[in-house]
Amino acid sequence: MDEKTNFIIEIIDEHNRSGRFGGRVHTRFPPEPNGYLHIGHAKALTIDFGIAERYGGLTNLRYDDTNPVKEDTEYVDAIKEDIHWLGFDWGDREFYASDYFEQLYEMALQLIRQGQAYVDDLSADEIRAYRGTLTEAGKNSPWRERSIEENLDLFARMRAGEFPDGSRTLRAKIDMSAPNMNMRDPVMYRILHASHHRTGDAWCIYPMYDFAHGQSDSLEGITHSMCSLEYENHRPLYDWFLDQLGLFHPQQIEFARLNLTHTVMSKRKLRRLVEEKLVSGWTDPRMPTLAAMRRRGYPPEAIRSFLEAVGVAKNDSFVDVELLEHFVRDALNAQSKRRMAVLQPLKVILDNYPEGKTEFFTVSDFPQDPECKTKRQVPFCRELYIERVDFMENPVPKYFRLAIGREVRLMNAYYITATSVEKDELGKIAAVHCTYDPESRGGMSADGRKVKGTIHWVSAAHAVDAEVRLYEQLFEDKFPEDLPEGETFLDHVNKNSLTVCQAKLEPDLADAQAGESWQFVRSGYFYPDSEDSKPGKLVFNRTISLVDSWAKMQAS
RNA sequence: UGGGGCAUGGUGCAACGGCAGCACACCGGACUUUGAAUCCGUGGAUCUAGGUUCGAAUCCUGGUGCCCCAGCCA
Repeated sequence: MDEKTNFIIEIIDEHNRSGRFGGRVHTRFPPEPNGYLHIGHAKALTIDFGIAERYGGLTNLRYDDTNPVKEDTEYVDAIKEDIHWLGFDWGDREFYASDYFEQLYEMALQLIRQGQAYVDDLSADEIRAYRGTLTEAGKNSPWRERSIEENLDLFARMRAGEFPDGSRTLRAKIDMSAPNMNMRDPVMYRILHASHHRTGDAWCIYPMYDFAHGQSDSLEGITHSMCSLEYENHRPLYDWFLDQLGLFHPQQIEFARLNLTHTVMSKRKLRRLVEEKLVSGWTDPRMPTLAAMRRRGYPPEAIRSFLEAVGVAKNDSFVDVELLEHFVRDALNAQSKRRMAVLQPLKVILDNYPEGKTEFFTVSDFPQDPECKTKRQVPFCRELYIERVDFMENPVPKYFRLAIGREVRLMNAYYITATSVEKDELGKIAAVHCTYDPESRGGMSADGRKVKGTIHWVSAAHAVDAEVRLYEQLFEDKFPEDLPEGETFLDHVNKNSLTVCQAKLEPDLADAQAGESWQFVRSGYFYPDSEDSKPGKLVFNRTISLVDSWAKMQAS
């Protein structure tokens, strides 16, 4: 069994010792279908499914769909895809809070009959005013002492659609002076003449989350109900409902939700980004949604390793996005075949190489692995492309790439020495003339002379064109939700978070498709865009760059 | 000035009365046909003040700081 532990595991171990749930562990993942899942949900879901797996238990998928005006089937399907992508499965246990609407209604009736719930005619504003404040007790609604018969009648008529939205609610009769605001006669049902994504127009009253969640867990026989810290204050209410109703008590356990630097992580804010068109949609590869990460090329196992490293606790914290990136690189490094691709092409002409000649180099998919058997042929000829940053007219100290009079190795090919540059009318370098050493075929010279720099290249005659999208953090601010007064995260979206370039790829990449990641050597990991890339019109997303200690040196 | 929670290197998480450890980041070095990866190495933390104890990150008390709660959202 895993030796890595956390406070949730300790609690469950204790339950198992005491026999509280008879050794049973049954969890649930309860998303609301009102948006796409993000990496924060991945943490929750990994805990829900991971804990059950650890104890040989089960996990239900249950949509908390108690608010028809916000929810949609589009999200239901997207959520399932994301969970499966991460490698979890709920079997046939796909449930909806809306499956329980009839039972919840019966429970409400029971509470009314027990004198513990009442129909309130107060408006939303009045309810707020009556609720009191954090430091002052609230006061009872004038409708609080209605007879059971009247409450039964009114609640039935609420269901029957006799009253307009907002005109009445059903409230629990608890304690308007409770220090826990959630216990001040919370609303159980509201009138909402809205179509529900599953129940259609069958209902015009809908239970509040607080009246649905605990009982849904109970009905499903959930033993351990994990959720985020903000629900800690609600636990006494769930327990109250369960007690009054005489139902089975799951144990709710609260943990700190995941926060990541350089991004925002609430569905509300992510939706704003989408609506304001600051990103192309929920799956824009800069988004922290799982769908976006998948599109960008993050391997699911990287996300799982990341979450395992982050751990689980009750401490509110911010995880550096660099930790996530570390696990993405780690996973990709192991699985991505190496290819040469030039993102910012600069033409190189080998003046002493025969015109019209093409030769091929056999190159391993994983050159660092001598065991690697898979290879491909890479064409080479007189005109090539190299990266603009791999040539410097006036090289700075410690620069050991190409410069006039300098010899470097073209990876897997030949040593070349730059002799002169051609410039266009604007003074921009248009091409670099070089000579190559025919004796260095394969990138090695018999005389054993050392060449400091090795750069990648693509044959100009054989290159395949592709659009390559480079991504930076969506926000340069480390904490984009924590801004000075009057500024909004929307104004802080990083203008350089997307750079598009026209790249030259080695021809082997011509039929790359989403599903396989590639390392473009000395550059990063790239993944064909699942929405826009087609044969003949390739589009690659840069999943993540390689660690670039040269750039780091330059910056410091 | 109500209630609920949380404080351990830069970040995240461990240590459950007995030598404060792990990962990432940072900084050195080795290696290198990827300035990547890999390998080796250095430094750096228990919010605070008391108390209990042979011994406290851990238990007790008082401070301090941060988070959550006043939706007919979840």
